[in-house]
Amino acid sequence: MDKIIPIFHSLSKSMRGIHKASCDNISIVQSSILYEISLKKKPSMQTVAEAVGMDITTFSRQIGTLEKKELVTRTPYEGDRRIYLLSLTGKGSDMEVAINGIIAAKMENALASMNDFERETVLRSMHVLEVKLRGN
Amino acid sequence: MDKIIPIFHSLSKSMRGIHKASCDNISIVQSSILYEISLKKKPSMQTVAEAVGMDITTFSRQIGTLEKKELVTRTPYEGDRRIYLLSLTGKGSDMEVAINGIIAAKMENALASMNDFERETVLRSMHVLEVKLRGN
DNA sequence: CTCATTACTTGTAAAGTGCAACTAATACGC
DNA sequence: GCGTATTAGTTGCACTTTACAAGTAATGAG
Repeated sequence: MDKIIPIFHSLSKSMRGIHKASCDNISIVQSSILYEISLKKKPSMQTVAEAVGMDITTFSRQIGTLEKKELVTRTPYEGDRRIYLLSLTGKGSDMEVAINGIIAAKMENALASMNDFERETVLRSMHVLEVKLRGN
Repeated sequence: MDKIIPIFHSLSKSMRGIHKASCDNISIVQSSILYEISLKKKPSMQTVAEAVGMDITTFSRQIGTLEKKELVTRTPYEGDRRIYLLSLTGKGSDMEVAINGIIAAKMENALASMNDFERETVLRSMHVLEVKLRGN
């Protein structure tokens, strides 16, 4: 299939647009950081930096920013004092939930005009693709 | 369906990763600009800036950068001298083709382990979704 | 001809990025 | 243990990216 390139670029752009429009007051990258922290229980800096695919030095500064915004807390890990564990504050968790709610609403809106079968097919296909793409 | 959020974030991240890894020496945004120019015949600055969803002032500077890299040319439009028409240089076109080739290869690699039916289903689903999402 | 509008550029300031070099804590070899 | 290597994270720096505000130049409207 040779139409994969236009589909790739267009889908990429739409998804980025949805994500950006769903974030109020924070950047897409910062939203991704909140999301990755929410997925794990008290992850370390390294863990999350790797998960969002960014340099640890840039990440360190982003965490500083998110801490100033009172969305994230950094707590020293008692078992190894080089390590800081990250968690969302109540405010951070609320924001994370709100962003995902807006994203979900936008996606569901796009799926709304499909019949049940098509909607299920599209969702399952996205899932299949996502699994295949995970890990490049 | 409540699994839409993990799928959204993971797919988004994978596609961004693929795009980034396919770009050598230019940023994802710059690659998107090259791609949008390649889609149209001699588009104006405004047209492309809108297509990639970026501020015209930022766009103007990015075009300056791409011109310095000899990937894009800006030619005055004779019918209206406020307007500049954009086109890819040979080098720019080559790079655009190369990036899309790498993206296509990575996507096809992910699709390779599916049977024909599943592959077609996934591709058609991406297309359907892309059409529904276009225009947010 | 004058004034509003349009297409694009430039000033400036802030945010984002990553390499190199740093500090501090832990692990390893002996 | 003790000294060295490694690991987690931070900071200095330089460069890129971004967008608002203000500017220039060309076109359109009355």
